[in-house]
Amino acid sequence: MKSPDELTEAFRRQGLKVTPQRQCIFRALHHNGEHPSAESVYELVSAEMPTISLRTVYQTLNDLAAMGELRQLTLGPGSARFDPNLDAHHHLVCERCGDVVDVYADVSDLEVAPAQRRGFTIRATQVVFRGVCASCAKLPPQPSVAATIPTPT
Amino acid sequence: MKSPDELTEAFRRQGLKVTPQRQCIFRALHHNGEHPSAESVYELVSAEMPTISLRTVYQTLNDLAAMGELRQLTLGPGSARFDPNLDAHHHLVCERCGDVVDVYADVSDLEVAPAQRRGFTIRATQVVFRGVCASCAKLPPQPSVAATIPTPT
DNA sequence: ATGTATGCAAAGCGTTTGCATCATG
DNA sequence: CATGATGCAAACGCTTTGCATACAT
Repeated sequence: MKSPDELTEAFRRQGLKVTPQRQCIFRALHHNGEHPSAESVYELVSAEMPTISLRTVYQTLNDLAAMGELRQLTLGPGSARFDPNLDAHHHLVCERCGDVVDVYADVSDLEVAPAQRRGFTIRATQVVFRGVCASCAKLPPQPSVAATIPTPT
Repeated sequence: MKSPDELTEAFRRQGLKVTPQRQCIFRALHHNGEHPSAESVYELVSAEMPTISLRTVYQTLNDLAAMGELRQLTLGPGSARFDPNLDAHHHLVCERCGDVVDVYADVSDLEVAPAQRRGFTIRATQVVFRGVCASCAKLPPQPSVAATIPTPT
């Protein structure tokens, strides 16, 4: 995603105002590879600005997403995750702890046969690899975050 | 998914009881290609059993999902969708109306390079094709169901 | 008969919104 | 100084849960 300064510019260009709260959120997202939820972003910025409200976080995240400067991911039940990485990429999700990491896989030859297309115009192909991360694999068998999702593919 | 009769068997085997409500839900799901939400299932069975409660629907859907007889899909914000189709397949989702159709695409050569795997053990690969369905394409430009999701891939 | 399922209502989680005040452009 | 942002709290949509009763086994 763009740098905090570039985002400041972009917000002003859209007629949006730039407040210390928003700049703090910009900074929290910049180079953040954690795929944070709104709540996580709230916690991050709360450290610096204890009076900030969750409303401000949601509003700013939604503004960024609407401007295409941030992606909103819905990788399963629970809270949405936000991804500042705008490169074409996919995700690897741990079914136990919910951890998400970026993955660059070549998807160019994933095509839907016209006969199956049912008249759809395909705009994007999203791939989610689901599995168990290294740390969770070391632990004894535990209930999964997604226990209700039996065999995704 | 299994037939209503087979599901009845399976439920009894698990020590679960089989009520008229549950059988009605089994029937509503059998050969249902609509990827219904819990609410849709509720409406379907309400036609036949007007006193059924949403609680019963959720409970039965969750039981089925836990038994692996039904898949729960989280394809975006909003309510979860349930899919009785247990074959290996993927989904094509309309970004305007939320319509979901099954797609059989070969995903066998979608691999994550070991260097990118970060120690994950990959269990499943899920592909979501996003686009616009034929009916929505005919309509004039309209706000999308997923307006906040700029460019998924 | 025993124990699970049901229906109702209330609580829960994540997200959005109304409103009065505050601060940016 | 006008418009949009903030913080608070209440409302919202979807899902889960506590409880007393009813029913399947």
